Amino acid sequence: MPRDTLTREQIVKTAIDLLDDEGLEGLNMRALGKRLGSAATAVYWHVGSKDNLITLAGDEVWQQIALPDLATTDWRTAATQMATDLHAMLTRHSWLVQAFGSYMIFGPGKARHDDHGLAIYEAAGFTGAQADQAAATVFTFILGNALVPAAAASFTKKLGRDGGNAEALMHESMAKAHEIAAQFPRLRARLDTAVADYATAPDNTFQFGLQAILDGLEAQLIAFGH
Amino acid sequence: MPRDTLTREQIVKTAIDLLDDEGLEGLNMRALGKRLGSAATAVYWHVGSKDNLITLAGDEVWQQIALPDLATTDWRTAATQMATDLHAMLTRHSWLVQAFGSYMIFGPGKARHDDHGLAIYEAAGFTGAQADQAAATVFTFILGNALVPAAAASFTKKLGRDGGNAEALMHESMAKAHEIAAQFPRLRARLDTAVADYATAPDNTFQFGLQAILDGLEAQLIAFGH
DNA sequence: CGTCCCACTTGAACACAGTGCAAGTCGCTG
DNA sequence: CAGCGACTTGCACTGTGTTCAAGTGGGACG
Repeated sequence: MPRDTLTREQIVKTAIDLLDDEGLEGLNMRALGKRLGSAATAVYWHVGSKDNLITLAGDEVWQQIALPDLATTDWRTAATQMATDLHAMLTRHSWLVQAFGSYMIFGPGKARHDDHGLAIYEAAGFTGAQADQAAATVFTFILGNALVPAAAASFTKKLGRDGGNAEALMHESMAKAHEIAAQFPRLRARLDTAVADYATAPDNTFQFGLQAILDGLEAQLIAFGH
Repeated sequence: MPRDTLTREQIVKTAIDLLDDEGLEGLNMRALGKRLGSAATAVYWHVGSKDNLITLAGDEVWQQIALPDLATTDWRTAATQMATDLHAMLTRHSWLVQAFGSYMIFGPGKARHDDHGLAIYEAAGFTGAQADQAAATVFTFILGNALVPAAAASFTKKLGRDGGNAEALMHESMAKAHEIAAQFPRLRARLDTAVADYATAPDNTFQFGLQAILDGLEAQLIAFGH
């Protein structure tokens, strides 16, 4: 058999593609092996375990995020830009949000990102623990915001894998949720408009929340005398 | 064999106990069967599938959250109280945050909670889509905030299940993270204090973020003329 | 009081996933 | 050219979700 047909980078890259296509539950070593054109078990020599592979893939995509230049950008613009980039990345790789709940994903890529995030809030005027907290607030908001779409994507893919008519099952599931929501006055009142709003501009809620949070952080800065 | 030994409520309750003890990956049908004192497959008759069981368990714990009386509480106090309750619940049942990424968890329990959340922000003065967005901002922040501790808990339990010395593996993992962080100036500067801060008051970051967000929402209210 | 029905339980069995292992198979080095 | 060792492979084991055919016993009905 040919030698040196696999490299760790190639495996991680292919795993990311597979994860993007099939979701976190769709990644298994045999499918990955098939995509790589090699035996499933060959992967183990390069990455050790599936857990480790996911950790590597998770950290890799963090490198895709651009870091704004703080010398030429005011902190709020930089914060918005970095947050929006992260949001886009998590939307592109929705499996990462799920993986975040089950694996400890921390490597050079995320460290680089975290460090720059901290720099932004230090530039804004936060010091010590407060800079941490400000950065964590924005970060966790983005993470949580990405979780619900990630679940939806995962659910859709699962229906697709189970064969059969995913269409009908999805419709049934939506109908059930609709029925439950209809029993609560405020949810019922917003049911149709909420779906329509989300369909036309899914990122509205994200931008609304992000700007509210940044407003709040600015208020904290002023309160602490800046 | 005795009849009527199992009920759906009992199964869901036991599943929640098991999930609390062992985490999401620790829940499997045979272990659940053992805890129930019955065959693993008997559960299927009552709940249909593992996915459905998790959906049921996930919705059940939502009922635990108290809903503040909006007639006697101003909106900001109510919002803080409900957010803190939710945060505590997600900390108690950290598997729920993980499950949120892989299953569509929406039932009467969550609907009840969402409806009351919406009521708070309508009471504050938000209308229509803005009330949705305000509620979603707070909710997703809490969710994201719970995700990292959930991952840590899951990781610890996984090490425990893999037998051997979880202690040593955990230590090694922390050391590696420490080493990576040390290569970035701002992370390095905050490494020790961050760990210490978290150890003494893990909820500080949560409360800081929550109040910042509520500040931001208040600012939005004023900006839109209230 | 007997008997039949069916709600409920059970154990065996299947499919598939992660992974350890022993046996290769080449390319490079001496 | 011989052998070492970096890589690859197929087999097989374990654990997990789930299906299914075969019970089993409590209550309803005659």
